[in-house]
Amino acid sequence: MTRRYLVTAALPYANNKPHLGHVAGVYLPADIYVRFLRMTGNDVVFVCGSDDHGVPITISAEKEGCEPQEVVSRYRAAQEEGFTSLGIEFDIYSGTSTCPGHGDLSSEFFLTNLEKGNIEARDTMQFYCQACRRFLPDRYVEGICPLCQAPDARGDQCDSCGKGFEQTLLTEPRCVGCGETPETRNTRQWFFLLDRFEDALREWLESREGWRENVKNFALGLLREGLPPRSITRDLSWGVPVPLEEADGKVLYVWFDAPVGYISFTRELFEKRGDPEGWRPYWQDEETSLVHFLGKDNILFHAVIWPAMLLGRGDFNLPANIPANEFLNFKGEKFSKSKGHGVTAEEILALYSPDRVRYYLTAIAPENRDTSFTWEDFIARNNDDLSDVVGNLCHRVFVFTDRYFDSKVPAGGERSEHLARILEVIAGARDSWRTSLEACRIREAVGAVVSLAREGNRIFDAAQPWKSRKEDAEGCGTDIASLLELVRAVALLLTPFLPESGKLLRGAFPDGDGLKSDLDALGERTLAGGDPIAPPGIVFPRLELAED
RNA sequence: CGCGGGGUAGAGCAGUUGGCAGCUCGUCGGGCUCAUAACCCGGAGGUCGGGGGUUCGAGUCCCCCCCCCGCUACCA
Repeated sequence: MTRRYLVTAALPYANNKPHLGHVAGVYLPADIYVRFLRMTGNDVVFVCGSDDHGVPITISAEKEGCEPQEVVSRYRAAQEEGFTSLGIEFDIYSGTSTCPGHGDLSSEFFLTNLEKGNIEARDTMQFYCQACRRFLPDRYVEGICPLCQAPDARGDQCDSCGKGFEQTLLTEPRCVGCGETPETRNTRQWFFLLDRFEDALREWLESREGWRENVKNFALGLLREGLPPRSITRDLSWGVPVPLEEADGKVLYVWFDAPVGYISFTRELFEKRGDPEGWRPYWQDEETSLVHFLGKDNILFHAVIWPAMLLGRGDFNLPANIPANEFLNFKGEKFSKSKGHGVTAEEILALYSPDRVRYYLTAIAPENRDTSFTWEDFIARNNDDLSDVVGNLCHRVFVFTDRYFDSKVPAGGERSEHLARILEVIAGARDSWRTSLEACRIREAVGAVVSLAREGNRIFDAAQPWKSRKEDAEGCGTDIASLLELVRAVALLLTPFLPESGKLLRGAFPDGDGLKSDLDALGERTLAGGDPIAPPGIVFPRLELAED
């Protein structure tokens, strides 16, 4: 059964380049999932782009003496380049500051909710730095914790005692940017009254099935505690202006406009395709599944606030699934740009091919817990799994076919005692591969493919074709023909994870009927005696650890 | 402090509704010769973070504690 899907990957903030942690947790799983959906005949649109607004970008721009738009376009290009180089292919990679209609749609979200009474204005006291001439978001104010006197409290919370407090209670506040003492100013902001959606959100969340525990429990936990009103405007010039006369000089909080980008980018995509109304089914047809990939730090926004915004609108689908991943660390510590700790796509691709990177990041995907990237393990997993198990199986079968069967699928008998077993194993692998991918468990899914290859090696050894070719040439031929089926299955099932290698391996076989029907046919004999086999050579040579 | 996730052989991980603790790597021993120093078979190696409890039976359910990660108004 085929469906329509709208798949998103979290919008990267346009102030940094994605590192492998981002890739492993969000963009690669999303890309693999999309490739899987397409292989199995579904209609998918895959949307991403940069989150361009907010204070950090204005500060970067000031430091560099340029406009925010310049910072954004530079980072966005780097992001897109990084994703593309790893074979992560979005249908559109846009950005919230350049997408036509994004501001209008974000404003509509604001106004609709305002009209419905879901948003109200309140006066607040906030720090304002006269030297920097701007209001200071929490992370740009430091001072002494009013509760435990620790000297490094930030904004409205203290890392030492872990407690939160009213921002204006901070003792001896200073601006992180210039060190001056900020003043407190009264300013009006608009608040999203999330508590009005508590019942609807709870009902929706509880009815979701197949979600990850961390996402569902986290969101339900927040609902149990009650949702406080959330400020959704800021005193800032860089962003989507609040669409009210009395809100001059204020913009929507980035987290209010960013998720709207998922919709506005989809509209932009169809606009470009010359089908301006084509986006609607992807967002408004209830038969469409909306799937958001993101990291665990983002669950609050995607599982609670964004759905509340959508409920407030009432004319868009709610997410069908939110596969949130944990984090990938580098050698046990967080990836950190400022500390120079970690690896970028560019760095690793200078040494190894995209599929090797994709394989390792899939094999250690942080789906259930944080995992760790190390170079030694990168080499080990690639060699142990791809070279020794998958690559060697393919190669030994191809070489045997080439040498003793003239590179043709052996014709003849069906009396191999291994044939039935092989077909059964193939179908089983395909089924668990499908089940895992449907549940967005990519690590388990790729494991099923490697296991299939492992089983292929076992059967090869058990069949001993190097012996049987002398004693029972026909039986030997059937065994090899069956093993070729298995190799072909491995090639197909590997494709969403390793698009290039999958294609290379599939190229050894006569053209199939297309990925979907080829997949459906797995478990039956699909190769005919005499079909030519064109071995691709060694697809996964063993890797060596590059000098650091 | 609160909420969510995690803690299982040397390493990395599985363990569905409670029913003999599994897989991969590493290690030790054996086999094979089609193959990428590969492949296959077997052995050794676990007080399942700690402590209580429920049960005929707990990695699994309940309570308490310890450690790691995230959220708590701008890092996936």
